[in-house]
Amino acid sequence: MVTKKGGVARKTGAPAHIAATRAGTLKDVALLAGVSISTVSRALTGKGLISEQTEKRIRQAAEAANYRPNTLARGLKTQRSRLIGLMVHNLVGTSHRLLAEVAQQRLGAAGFQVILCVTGDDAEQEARFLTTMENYRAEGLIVIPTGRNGPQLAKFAQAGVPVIAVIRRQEEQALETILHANEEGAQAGTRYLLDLGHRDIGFIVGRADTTSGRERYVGHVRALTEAGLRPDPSRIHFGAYRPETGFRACEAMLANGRRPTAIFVANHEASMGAMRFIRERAIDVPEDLSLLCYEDTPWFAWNKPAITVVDSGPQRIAELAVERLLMRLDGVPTQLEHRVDAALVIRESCAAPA
Amino acid sequence: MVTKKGGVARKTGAPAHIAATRAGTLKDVALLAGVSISTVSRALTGKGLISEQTEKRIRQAAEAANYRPNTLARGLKTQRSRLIGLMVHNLVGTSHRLLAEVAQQRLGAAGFQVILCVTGDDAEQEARFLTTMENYRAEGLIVIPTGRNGPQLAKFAQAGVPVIAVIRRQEEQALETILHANEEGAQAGTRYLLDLGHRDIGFIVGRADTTSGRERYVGHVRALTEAGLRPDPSRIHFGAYRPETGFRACEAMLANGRRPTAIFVANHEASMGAMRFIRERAIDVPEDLSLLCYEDTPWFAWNKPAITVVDSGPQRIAELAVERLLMRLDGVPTQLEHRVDAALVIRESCAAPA
DNA sequence: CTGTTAGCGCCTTCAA
DNA sequence: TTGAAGGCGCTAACAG
Repeated sequence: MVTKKGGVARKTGAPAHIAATRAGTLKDVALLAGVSISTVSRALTGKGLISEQTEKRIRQAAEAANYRPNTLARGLKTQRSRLIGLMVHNLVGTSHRLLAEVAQQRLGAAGFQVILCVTGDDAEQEARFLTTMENYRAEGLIVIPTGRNGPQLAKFAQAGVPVIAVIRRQEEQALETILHANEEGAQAGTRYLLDLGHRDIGFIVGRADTTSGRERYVGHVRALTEAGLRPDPSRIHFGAYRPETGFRACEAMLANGRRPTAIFVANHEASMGAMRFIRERAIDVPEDLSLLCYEDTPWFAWNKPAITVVDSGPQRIAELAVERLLMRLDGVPTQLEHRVDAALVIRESCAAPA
Repeated sequence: MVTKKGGVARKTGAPAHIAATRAGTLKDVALLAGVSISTVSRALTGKGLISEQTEKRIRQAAEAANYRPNTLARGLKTQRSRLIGLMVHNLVGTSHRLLAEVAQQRLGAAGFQVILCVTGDDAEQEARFLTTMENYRAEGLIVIPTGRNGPQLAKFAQAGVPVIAVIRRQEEQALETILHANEEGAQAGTRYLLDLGHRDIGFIVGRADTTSGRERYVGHVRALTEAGLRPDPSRIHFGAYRPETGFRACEAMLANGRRPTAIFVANHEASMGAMRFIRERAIDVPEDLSLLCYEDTPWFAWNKPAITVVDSGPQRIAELAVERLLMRLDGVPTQLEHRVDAALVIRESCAAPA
């Protein structure tokens, strides 16, 4: 599987005659420039109050000494780590991925560094990471919580460290939270299918112990009820955020017996599994079955047929999360909850039932 | 777009009567336990040499004082930041994404934290981040280089900080590098199309100033030459790693005039643009045109037709990168270059020409 | 087994 | 405008 070029491993430790160029310290620079450490500090941090010539001399000395300000030391002194913890479940989901991209870019531009954690929605990993962030004295946190470490998250807030929860609410804790408009989105999607004439709709949704799972379920049921329909438990499938969930649910609903005329996969990760099943059985979409998904992904538009979706606005979510964190870091007080609207994007995968 | 629940922003700064629970220090614990600071340090870092009772007393005191070891202070003292810089161009590409996921998980388990940077393949952002990593005294680096900051990267190596370059080689610098077997992959892909009977193949590939772009081009040309064909410049399109590249190249080759019977998109990001164009013109794949892509993505398998690809082994690349970094951190000497084999994954998008 | 001492590199009064 | 001094929180000799 893995081959080393030339077949033989070439060892090349740094040649001994090259002095490992250690980064210089203020002290080194001070010695070189013939001034005191504090003068160097002032000159280099641009606090003014320095004569032009000494400043120039110090700059040269800094260059010569290969000076690099030690952020750890500075952080220790100033009690500001300039570190932000970012915790997501994975980097595949568009919301999670965009959150990471946007957060890093924007926070980086604001002078913060992002420490990343990919939890895999695992509570223990989350707990460990949160502890680590306490130890690094992170100045802020953006998290997609697993929901099972509320008290630990609350501790940050109590210590004055802003925490922004995204996509999922952390129950029992008054964290600033940015959420999808899940109820509205699921309701709009369901209503769209109803308006097309569907009366038997399969609904695949996330775990009932998550914010989005619960809320989308509520929205779906509300749309049905409004249309005078009674929700049929055999048509509603809760499940983990994984392709298998979609596959199994489709199997249960489509393999035999009376089939629904439409499937609404409101659990993004499950979409792929649902599509696999549908393809394996060669079910024509939208002729024999309408398919509606939740959360847009670039390839949905290129699929044949292009997938109609409820778009949850992940870019806006990410931007808002960073925006709010930056504001909180600036002393702006907490706002409890934000909702980002969903939008129906009609493409080709839904049609009136046969 | 954004609504606040209840319409009115609720302000909830932490109630003033809750003392901000500051993290305690060794000193606090020492005072509480009635021992010296160093005793506390030893007890809490598990260096042994502590009587059981004092240890227990210290643990209780630590609890009471809400003690959290300050990683910054520890790092300053021990000259070990336990920080690793991770630099990728984006998080969409499977290789980049997996690198980030795998690196965080594995390095996290090994007691390191990952500082993330998404450069967008921009040299200035890369330079800024590298400087930041110097300042944070990062202990290691995993980077997908832009290729335009070689000297700065080399400085780390000189200072004894292991750097693992991934996917792209950093010219002129002897960095440990993990690469796709690009030539072999492109050659195998091209040969596959040739074996199907294609004699006019369009080739879309990455920028010529990148490792993968150049190498895949070489592999493609070699396969053609071996088959006794002469490369036709109008059939070869270099371009940035973006969907537009694929769209434009297809436009140039498929819009009018004599069409190639197959397209090999060896620039992953361009695949989507190519597919869009093909769909817009309603060209049937593989009946009217064979389509071969490079780098697998989950949705390729679910597309209709499922896309045949040259899989570049991104998971293995990521694992190897982390593995090697960890070894280097452990003092194992540099190996210059590693190659991870490519594999042809045959699905439905290629067929013999009409 | 425990305490004392001496910094790691930096910032920040306070004097000069 | 500059320097001296103290300390952020922690670890690691070195004594006792």
